[in-house]
Amino acid sequence: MPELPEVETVKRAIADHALGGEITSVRQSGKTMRWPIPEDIDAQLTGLTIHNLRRRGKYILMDCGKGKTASVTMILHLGMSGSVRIYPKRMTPEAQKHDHLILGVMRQDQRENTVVLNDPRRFGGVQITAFGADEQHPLINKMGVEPLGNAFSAEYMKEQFQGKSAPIKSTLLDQRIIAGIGNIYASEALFLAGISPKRAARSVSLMRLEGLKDSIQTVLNKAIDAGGTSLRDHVQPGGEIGYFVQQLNVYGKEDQPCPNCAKPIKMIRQTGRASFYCSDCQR
DNA sequence: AACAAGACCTGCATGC
DNA sequence: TGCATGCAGGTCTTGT
Repeated sequence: MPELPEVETVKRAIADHALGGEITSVRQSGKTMRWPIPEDIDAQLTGLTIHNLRRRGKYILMDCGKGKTASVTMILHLGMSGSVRIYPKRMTPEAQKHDHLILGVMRQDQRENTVVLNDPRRFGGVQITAFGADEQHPLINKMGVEPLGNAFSAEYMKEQFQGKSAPIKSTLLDQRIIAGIGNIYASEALFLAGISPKRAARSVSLMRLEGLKDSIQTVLNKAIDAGGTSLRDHVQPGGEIGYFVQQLNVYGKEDQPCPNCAKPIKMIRQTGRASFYCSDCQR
């Protein structure tokens, strides 16, 4: 599921229900995710206050510490199939299959919540690093710019795409260049920008990159808004965080009519991933 | 160096 | 119904 907008939505939901609270319990499944969850994560987090929730690319960063000083940052990635559920403690059901991390949090208003990370495929993972050291962390230190941040521009893309013969679709998925775009929003952004996913990254003009920059930001912001909208209803009855009622133009719509020209949407495979596009509207 | 392919996992839809 | 196949929103490692 999770690309940047979904990760942002999950981050906000955790913030809404746990920010400022104290971690009273930590349980883990004992199963290895992308890496083992730190064996002593219980000892590392129990008793700490959750000071801040941040996002870097597709990673959620949770700053925690004793009292008012943050000391550690929990780094969380949802992989392909990761999700988070949040319950009031007294309504928390039995742990479900593939629940890998379960945090009990006592908030300042004395309500107690349970935050559950579930990930069937276990491509996600959890790590802990010293507070302030996250930008140097090996998972994060090679990541490119935030597509919704100030450093992201057409000029930046032009420079980064220099000499890249790989298709632009694959290049948009390279987290070392832009952090947070995944398979769905890459196709969607290219559709909005009218750029063929097959085009070599280096061959896209600065002018068209201006359009692509806008398209990327539009698509991501809309998806975040959609997640945010459902977030306002707080947590769903099942504990699930209500992300996205997303309106997609091309992703998953092979053979369906293009919203612009009504010609059938095509599906191709690029570096092992499905890409969807309109061969008339995208050049 | 840059790129593609393979590997890691489980669950679900499809077709026989 | 059972079984095999292929596919899934990510990223790391290996091979060309």
